[in-house]
Amino acid sequence: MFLKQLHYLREIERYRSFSKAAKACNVSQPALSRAVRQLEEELGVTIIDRKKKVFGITGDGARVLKWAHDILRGVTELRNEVSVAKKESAGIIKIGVIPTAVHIVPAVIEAVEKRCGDCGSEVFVLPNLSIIEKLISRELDIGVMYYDQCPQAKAFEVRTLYAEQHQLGECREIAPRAPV
Amino acid sequence: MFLKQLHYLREIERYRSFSKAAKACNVSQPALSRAVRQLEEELGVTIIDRKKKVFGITGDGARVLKWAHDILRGVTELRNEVSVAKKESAGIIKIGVIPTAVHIVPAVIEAVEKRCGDCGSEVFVLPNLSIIEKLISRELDIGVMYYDQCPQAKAFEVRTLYAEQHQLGECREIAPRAPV
DNA sequence: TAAAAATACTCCATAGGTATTTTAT
DNA sequence: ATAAAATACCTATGGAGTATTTTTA
Repeated sequence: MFLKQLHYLREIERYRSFSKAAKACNVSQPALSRAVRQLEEELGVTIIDRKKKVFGITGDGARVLKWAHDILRGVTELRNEVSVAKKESAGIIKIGVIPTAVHIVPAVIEAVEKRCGDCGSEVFVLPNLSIIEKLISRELDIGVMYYDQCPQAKAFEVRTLYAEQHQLGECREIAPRAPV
Repeated sequence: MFLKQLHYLREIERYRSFSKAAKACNVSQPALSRAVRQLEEELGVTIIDRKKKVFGITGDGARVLKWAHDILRGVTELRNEVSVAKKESAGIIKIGVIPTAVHIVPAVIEAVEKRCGDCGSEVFVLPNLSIIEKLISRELDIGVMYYDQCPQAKAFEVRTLYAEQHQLGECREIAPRAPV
């Protein structure tokens, strides 16, 4: 059993049509048809009565649909909850920067906002080692420093700025928390 | 997101180990490792803290697990409910037979039991048309009649018995309800 | 006859396995 | 040093698409 199959079923129930549901799911009609058939075979029951004049859902189908809604609601809740929790910690982007590079912070923030949309930011002026430490411990999301002074930052995404003068070290483990 | 991933996660939580969970799921350890990683990437959160000395589930992980249990319980309930419903209607095989063919009923029952295992049976002696009607309306699972008298039974599996004397018409839509 | 669903086929993405490396205790 | 997880690589299954046929309204 696949979540996809339950999702397809739900759309079929909504639209009372395979082709309409297929469009709604952004898949081809045969793909949807097969998915339903596979679920029917796995469960050993007929879910949709294809013979009837009026598009019909069998008794077994109704049972399946009832739980499909419950399961899919759970999936949505899971996604929502995780998403909300993410935003809490990603809502404010924390940037650590060495004293000599403070002038590029606005450019960094602009770049972040282009990728992640609007979000608050906090800037900390710190020495290299502190920045690296705090990147690792996740107290910082982004660090700006000299390239040769961040050797142990293999886990981070490193971008070269301004003809090798400065480095943007963006923690890969944090960045995905606020995607696009 | 796949149900498989949630299932794997649940086993990982139970065994506090990727390898143990992999055995429990009958898959290789790398397969399990990748499945978890994919879910983490899709949700954009870390579910399992692999760095810690003690095997750890992150805060995000706990949220995911909470819903995973809920969702998987739903899947189990769906399966159970459908399974129970199947047995109710398939537990007793209903056979309709014309008066002149009652003598072959034991052979039919034997054949059914060979395919479906032990199950009760009810036999109804009826005229041809009634048998066909009741096969279509699912009041009967199997009908025995003369071949030339069941022309409209295209939806059924038809088997010739005893040198064309009688016909076993087994409804295809019903038979799968009691597989093997 | 026109629509909607089923079937046939082809292709490719990816899940899974084995072998190996890396990490952590 | 050892056990556990991650990584690399390969293969094969099956999921999805297009084209076509079949069905029913």
